[in-house]
Amino acid sequence: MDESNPLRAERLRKLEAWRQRGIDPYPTRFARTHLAQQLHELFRDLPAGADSQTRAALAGRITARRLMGGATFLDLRDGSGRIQLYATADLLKPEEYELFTQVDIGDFLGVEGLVFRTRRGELSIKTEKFTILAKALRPLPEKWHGLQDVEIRYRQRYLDLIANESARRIAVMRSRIVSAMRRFLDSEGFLEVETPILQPLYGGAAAKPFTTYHNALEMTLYLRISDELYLKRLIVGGLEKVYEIGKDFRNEGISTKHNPEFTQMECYWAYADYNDMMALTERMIAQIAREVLGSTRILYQGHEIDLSPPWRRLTLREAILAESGLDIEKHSTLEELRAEILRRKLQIDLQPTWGKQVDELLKVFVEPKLIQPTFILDYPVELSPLAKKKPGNPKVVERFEPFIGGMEFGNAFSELNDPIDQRERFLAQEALRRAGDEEAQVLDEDFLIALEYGMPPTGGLGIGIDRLTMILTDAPSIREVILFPTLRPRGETL
RNA sequence: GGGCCGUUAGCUCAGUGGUAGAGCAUCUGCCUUUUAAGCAGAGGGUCGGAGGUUCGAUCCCUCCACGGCCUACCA
Repeated sequence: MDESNPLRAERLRKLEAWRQRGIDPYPTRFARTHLAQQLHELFRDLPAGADSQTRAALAGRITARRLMGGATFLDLRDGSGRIQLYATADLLKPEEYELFTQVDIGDFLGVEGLVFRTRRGELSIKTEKFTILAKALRPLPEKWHGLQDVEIRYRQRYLDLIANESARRIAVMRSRIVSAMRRFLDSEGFLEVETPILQPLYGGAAAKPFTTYHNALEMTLYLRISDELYLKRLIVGGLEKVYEIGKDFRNEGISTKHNPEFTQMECYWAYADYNDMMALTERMIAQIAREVLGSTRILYQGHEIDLSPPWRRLTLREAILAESGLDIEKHSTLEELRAEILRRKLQIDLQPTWGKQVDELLKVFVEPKLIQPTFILDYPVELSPLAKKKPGNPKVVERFEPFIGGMEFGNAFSELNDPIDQRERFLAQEALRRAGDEEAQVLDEDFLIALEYGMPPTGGLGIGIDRLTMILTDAPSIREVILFPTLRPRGETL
C-alpha cells in the first residue's frame, strides 16, 4: 500500500487527533482479568437479555464495528477467541463515547465492564472503561472472504493469521504436533540435544548445501543438510537415545513438498535396528495424532487414513514388482533395468545409475499409491551409504521410508557402524562425485575416526516435521504449514 | 530450467478495442441490544511494469517482474 493511501491518511489523522487530546495511542501495558473464551465458558448458561454479576477486563484487536447511533458494538478478538463489546452514550461520558465510535477495525483495545448477554443471545461486555492499546494505520483484509491472495498470505503471514481461521489452526496444530512429539520421545527416554547447524563439512543426506563463510576463522562453512553424523557421534559417546528437532537446509528446487529450509526430527537409539524404528515410528505418529486430533483416523486430501499400528510393511522390490511388473532383483544392472523398462514401454525417465533408476520407479509407480501408512523397506545399498547391509544380501540395506497420503515423510535405517565398510561407502560416493553427481556425499574423516572408537548397533530415524504437519492438518502444500516459506523477494513496497 | 494460468480500488471479485464496475472497507448524515446491522449520500484506480499494433489499448502482440499449478531438480 502506498504511503499516501487515503485510508492510511485517515487513520493517521485520527491518531494525531487523539494525541492532541492527550491520549497515548501506544501505552505500555493492560491488566487483563479474562480471555474471551473463558467468559464464553463461564457464562454458557447466562440467559439472553440477562446481566451477570461479573466485571471483566479484556484486551485484543477490534475486528468488526456496528455503529447504531446511541449504541455501538465492536468485536474484540484475543488469543483465545472473540467477544462483543457494547457501549452506549448513556453509560459513557460524551467524549468517551465519541472516541469509542472512532475506534478503527484493526486497533487494539483494552476494555472493562459488566459481562451480559444481549436480547439476541450474544455474550457481550457493557463497556465502562476502555483504553486504546495500539492504533492500526493500515486497514485489515475484508471480513467476508478473508485474505485470499496467496502471495500476500505467504509474504505477510500476520495478515493471513488475522484474516483466516485456517491459518491460525495450522499454526497452532504444528506447535502441538512438535510438542506431542517431544513428549513422546522424552517419555521413551530420549535425550534432546543440539548439534551444529554451521558445519565445516556437510553430510548425512544426498543434497547440495548452502555455503557461507566465517570471517574470524577464515573458513568456508556449510549449513547442515542433516543432523545425522553429529548425532551418531553422540551415540559413540555413550548417549544411548538422542534426538534433535531442527532446521536442515538443502540448496534445491521449491515445490509443494520442498522448502529450502525445513524442519526435521532425527533420533538415534543404541542397540536398536530398523525394525525397532518402524515400531517406534508407528507408535509415535499414532500417539501424536491422538493427542493433537483426538483420533488416529484422519482425512488427507479426500482420503480417509487410519494411522493406528501396525502399518503395512512392503519391501521396495515387492512394491515395484506389484506396481510396475518389474523385478529389480532380476534386472540387477543399469543396462538390464533400462532394457526391461523400454521393453515394457514404461512411462518413466531414464536415470544415470541403477540405484537412481530404482528410486525413480518407486517415485513414479509406487509412491502415489501409498495412501494408507506404509513402510517401504530394504533399499539398494548404493542409495544408502550410511545404512547397514542386510545380512545375507549385500546389495540391500536395512532401511525404510514411511509413506502416508502418497507422500514420503521420513527415512530410517539400521545405522552402519562398521568403520571399514563406512570408509568404502564414502569412497564409492567420492567416485560418484568425481563422475559428476553433485549430491554424492563427501568423506568425513572425523566421523570415520569416531566410528573407529566403536559405535554400538544403532537404529536411526528422521521425520520431516513439515510433511507430517501437512498430513495431520490436511494441507496440500508445504507452504501452508511453514509460517514464512521461502519466496523470491519483492522489490516494491507492500 | 520448461509448460499452462494469474496480476483491475485497502480487501474480495466482475468487466469491455471507445472516459473503469460491484460488495466489503473509508468518509458524511440518520439510527440506543446490533451482529455479513440497516437507510441515504460521497470519495477512492498509472487496470503489475516497459515497449509495440491501432485514430484510440485495461483488453490484441512482445518482453520483463512476482505468484500459483504441473513438470524438472530434489531419497
